[in-house]
Amino acid sequence: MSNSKTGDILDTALNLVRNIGFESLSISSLASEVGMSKSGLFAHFNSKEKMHLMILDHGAYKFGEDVFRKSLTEKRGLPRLKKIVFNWINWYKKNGGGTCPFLAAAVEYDAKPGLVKERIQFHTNTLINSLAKSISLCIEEGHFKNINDEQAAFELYSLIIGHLIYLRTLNRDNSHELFENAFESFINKNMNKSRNL
Amino acid sequence: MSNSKTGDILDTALNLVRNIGFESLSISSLASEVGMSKSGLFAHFNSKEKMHLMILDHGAYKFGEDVFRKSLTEKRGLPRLKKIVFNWINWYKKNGGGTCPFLAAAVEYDAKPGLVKERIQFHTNTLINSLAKSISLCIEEGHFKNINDEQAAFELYSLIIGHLIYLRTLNRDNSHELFENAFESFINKNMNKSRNL
DNA sequence: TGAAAAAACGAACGATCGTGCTATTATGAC
DNA sequence: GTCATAATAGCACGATCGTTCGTTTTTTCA
Repeated sequence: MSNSKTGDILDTALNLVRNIGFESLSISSLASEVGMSKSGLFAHFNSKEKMHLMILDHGAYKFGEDVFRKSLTEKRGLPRLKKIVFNWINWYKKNGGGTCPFLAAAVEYDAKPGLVKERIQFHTNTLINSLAKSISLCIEEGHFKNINDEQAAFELYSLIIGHLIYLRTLNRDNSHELFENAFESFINKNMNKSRNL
Repeated sequence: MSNSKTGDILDTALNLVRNIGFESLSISSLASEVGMSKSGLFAHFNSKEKMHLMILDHGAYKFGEDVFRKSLTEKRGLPRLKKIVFNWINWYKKNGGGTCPFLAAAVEYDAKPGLVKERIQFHTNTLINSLAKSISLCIEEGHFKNINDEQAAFELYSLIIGHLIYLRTLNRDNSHELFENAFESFINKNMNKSRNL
């Protein structure tokens, strides 16, 4: 899904976003990071907006691969959902563990309408819908009660973002524990108890 | 708590942050917004870093006033907690309802160590600790079970941030409903049921 | 009212930004 | 090996950034 060279550049870009933010990533800084001239790298994108869009698409692809596709080995329902959440949380630790590129992009473009914000919305919506789908599979498999999957996805997504802020912004050392407890409580709340009778 | 003129500037700055982000707020843009020359406004801060710090302090003060202090009219415990959450959610709608300045600052400075990030950490921690304190009052008053207030504060804070992202970034029209349901569920989960017997 | 102090201004600086343009180099088909 | 094509580099542009400095305006108050 990437003609190697541009793919390498986008990998580097994604890591740079993790470490300096989305808007802060200038064409100059990315160029020097990949060891190219500014104009040479510019030719890959033809505009900063297009660069931003391609970084987002690349990131979404990688996230889908690393978090969702790698969870398909687990059984449908709760085991797979647990794997997804595990992969998600750990996605931030890979590559030096900076900020979440999508959260950075989302917040920085919150008040800036345009193509970039629309793309962020699209990928974040896709991501949340995938999460809701995974939850609906938990219901289908009888692991969860017949809950509203969109509601549950909102609550789980919130916990993941909250965890991220506790971890990255606040550097609280119990952030992982807090999230684990909350996730366990989330599962317990939605668990299909009648199955155990 | 502010020698009017600088206070007015900081008010304008805060609103500008809501609409264009934290780092995007340049001294030039703020100057033209308040109708001053760049150098004239610069003299109020003497550095961009100091400007950032003063905006954060000002925002924290206003947030404390509007969200926490204005909830003191409610009875200790659950009524007051509900008022705090209500004020919090509505804080974003005041002044045209842009991004949360603190979330913007937090995410943008996630990977940038220094005085500004430390100040963001301080204010966010203060804010979360106030939330935990309000929750502990719910326990004290017998409204909540004997839960871990820090754990509950994490979960409630996560929901608030999640709501903000759904509302601002994703523009989902059911974001308010999703949050209300989640908050109700949060209360229900922690409610002291033995009191109703 | 008039002098001292504070506030605001205008102009300029070096740096960096995104983006064109032209030249150079590398690649691959014939 | 030649030659078209693509990739990269070099250079310059206008704009904007944070910051400094000297001057002018405004405020303060004895």
